Amino acid sequence: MTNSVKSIFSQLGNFGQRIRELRENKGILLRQMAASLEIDTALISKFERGERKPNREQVKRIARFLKADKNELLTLWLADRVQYIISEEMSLAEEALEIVKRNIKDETRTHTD
Amino acid sequence: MTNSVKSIFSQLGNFGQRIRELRENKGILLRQMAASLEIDTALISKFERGERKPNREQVKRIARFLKADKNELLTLWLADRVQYIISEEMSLAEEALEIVKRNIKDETRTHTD
DNA sequence: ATTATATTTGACGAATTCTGTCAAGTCAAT
DNA sequence: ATTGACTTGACAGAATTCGTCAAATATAAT
Repeated sequence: MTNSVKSIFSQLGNFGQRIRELRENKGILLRQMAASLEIDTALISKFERGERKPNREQVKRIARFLKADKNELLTLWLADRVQYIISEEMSLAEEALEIVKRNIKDETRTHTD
Repeated sequence: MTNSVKSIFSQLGNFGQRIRELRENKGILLRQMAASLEIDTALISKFERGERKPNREQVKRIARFLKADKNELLTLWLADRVQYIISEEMSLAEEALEIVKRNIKDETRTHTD
């Protein structure tokens, strides 16, 4: 996903938001979860912030570890994937923002500080 | 796409089905369309049968060539992509769509146009 | 049936995207 | 300024997608 599209949508996906919530409510550290699941800490961090999407197996393992409803998490995860595809099509908005960004940059460069 | 998933869904996607219809109604051959669009005949054949998914630009070019409604084709194409993802998780699909729908509603309510 | 034409299929290397990992980074609290 | 929790960016390897080609199949006409 391009950065500009990322910024249009909320950073946290449905799935990531939920597992972070579950983890924090249990007072578990990323590093502990990572160790138990044998997944790199950085990767779980990215899952929670929606920067990366886990695969089906990882979702299931995460659900088991958090003692969470597997179907709930799989559903949120699926919703994220659909939402991602749809958001890719907002490329017109993206282009528009790029143009504005370029123009702002030019402005500030011209009126030197 | 895995074979098992392929067999769950009809071979022809929404998009492919429609452009084949449009092309045949105009009496245009694959090879002619291919030549005009500078896309390999085999590839367009695959598009029509839903074996491959075109990218956004190809959809637009195809629409222009067929003098078809660009938005209609883009929508069908997008629907195919969503349908593909969901086909892997049939049982959860409905719930996921509800979530996405809710979020879209929220989005449009927040970022007033 | 033979030929000609249209479409489909499978396989391939190239290009692109995705994945997990690492090291370095920020940030807050002590 | 040290520690602890998390984040970030970059990387190489894996996996997937891409367009192309040649061969196979289907369709039509003679």
